[in-house]
Amino acid sequence: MDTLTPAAAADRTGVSLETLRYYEREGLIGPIRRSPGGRREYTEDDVFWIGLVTCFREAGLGIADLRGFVALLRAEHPAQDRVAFLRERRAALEERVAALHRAIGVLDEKIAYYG
Amino acid sequence: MDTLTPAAAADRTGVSLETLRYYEREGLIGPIRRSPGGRREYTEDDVFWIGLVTCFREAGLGIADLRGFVALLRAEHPAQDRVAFLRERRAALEERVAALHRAIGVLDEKIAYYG
DNA sequence: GCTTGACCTGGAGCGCGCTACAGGTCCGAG
DNA sequence: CTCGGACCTGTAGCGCGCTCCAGGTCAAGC
Repeated sequence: MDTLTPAAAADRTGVSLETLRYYEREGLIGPIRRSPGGRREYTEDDVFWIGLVTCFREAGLGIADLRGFVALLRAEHPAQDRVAFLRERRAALEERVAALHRAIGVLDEKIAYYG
Repeated sequence: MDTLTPAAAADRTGVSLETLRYYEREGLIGPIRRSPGGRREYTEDDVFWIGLVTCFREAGLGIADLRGFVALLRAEHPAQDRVAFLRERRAALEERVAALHRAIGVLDEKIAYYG
């Protein structure tokens, strides 16, 4: 079979078991298919999706934002709504990049001063 | 006098009164000079410094990080230690920028797909 | 002097994003 | 068949960064 046990999925994604369950509970991933005995079986698609979620989490998006993203990709909203939402999110991320560049600028100033 | 009341300082910096007190308590700013009656009097320098703190907070640095930054700028550590610390912080911020760009890339993909 | 409102301190409370734990179930190795 | 470890659910706890509140003090306007 080409599914992964929870431990293997955690290992592959770098996300802890607890957090994987948490994400599933929060609707960010899954629901993950279960074995007859009730154990989770992660597919490669699941792993890929978890990677996306992790990517956005690392970029600083909150759980609620991610939930919105999931809802969007699964929903039956018209394409233009999706694009509007995506552009909005994109702009927010660009603003975060700008904030980081401001902070980096301050650091560079200080480094120049002490260097 | 050219000092600001707490309310004025909050207004100028965009930081709430409570948060200003919190930052002072945590050692991120001040201690702020007091009037005979015990009220805080913010100077322009204080306001400037609060701006720096806000800049770094917006960039995602934590309170502990900021405390380290404050300690550095006030401390008697050798210049090379300061520079090392600053470069380290800078690298961490660059990594955050990279994470943001990865997320933006994903959004762009989706936008292209739906657009 | 009296009122009113901005300010003070100390401490409790909150939302977020996990993280840990208790108590039970499943299942492969021996 | 038994054992042990990975897994299950549900719930409690934690650290962070504020935010709010109680109960009191200071000071400007009437």
